[in-house]
Amino acid sequence: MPELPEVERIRRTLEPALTGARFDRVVLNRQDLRRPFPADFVRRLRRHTVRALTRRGKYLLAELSSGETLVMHLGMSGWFRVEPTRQLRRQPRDREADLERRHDHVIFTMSSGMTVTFNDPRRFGVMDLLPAAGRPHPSLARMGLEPLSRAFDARALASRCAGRRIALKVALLDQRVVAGIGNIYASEALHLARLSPLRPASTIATAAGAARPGGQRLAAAIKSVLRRALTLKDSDDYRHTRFRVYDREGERCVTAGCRGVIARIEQAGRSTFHCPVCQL
DNA sequence: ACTTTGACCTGTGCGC
DNA sequence: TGCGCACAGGTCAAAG
Repeated sequence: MPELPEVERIRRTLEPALTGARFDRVVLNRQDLRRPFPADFVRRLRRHTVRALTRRGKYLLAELSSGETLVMHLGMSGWFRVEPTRQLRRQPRDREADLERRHDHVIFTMSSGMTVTFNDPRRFGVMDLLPAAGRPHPSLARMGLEPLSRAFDARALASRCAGRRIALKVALLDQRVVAGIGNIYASEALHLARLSPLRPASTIATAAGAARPGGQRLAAAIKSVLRRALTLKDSDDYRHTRFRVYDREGERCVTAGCRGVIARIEQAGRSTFHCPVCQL
């Protein structure tokens, strides 16, 4: 699920269960995800309280009463189940539920009465604990601006793209350029901005690092597609109302007056969807 | 320093 | 129905 809008929605779902609540019980069903869990993971969480649950890019950050920060990343397939602890105990389990629970890797039983379970079939997720006084998490420290913040604008985007020869789409996937964009919203934003995913990233900036017109459109498009994804309801048809180009190979381009057909290409080993006619 | 490639995992859907 | 393959919303290390 997880690009910025999805992670933010998950944060909002978890907030009532976690914020202000204490970890009564922490269960690890394995020793690692993409990386090993940090030393003494269970002991460093148990009996501590979540002061706040925030998000940075695609990372969820739980600030603890101990001063440490629980860092969580969902990878490709990670998600959280939130359910009342009581119901959980007497729930009958069918075969399908058992299959799903095979990938329950971390179980937080909270004093809020809710149990929060991290499930991740592919195990590309990460959980880490940052000591109170330690260095910030390396990938967090180098991360670009939050795209929905005031600080993120055409100028900021252009300066991070200036001089870079990589394709613009590939630049958008680089979390140091801008935080939280993934494969879907990279394609979506480029289409809305009518910019080719193939053009060098440097072409949205002047030599001095200022934004050219394409850079202006792209910064606005990034905000627009992310904000829109964030405000959609769960009940809204995912693909239909949500995507302009993603997973729409062979379909007609939705740009007004454009007769193009959406194409799928591969960049950096990942699919890119774009309209070869109106995205220049 | 930059850029590219492949590795890390399991599940699903498709064509034969 | 089963099998093999391509593909999946993300990083990260290693090599050029």
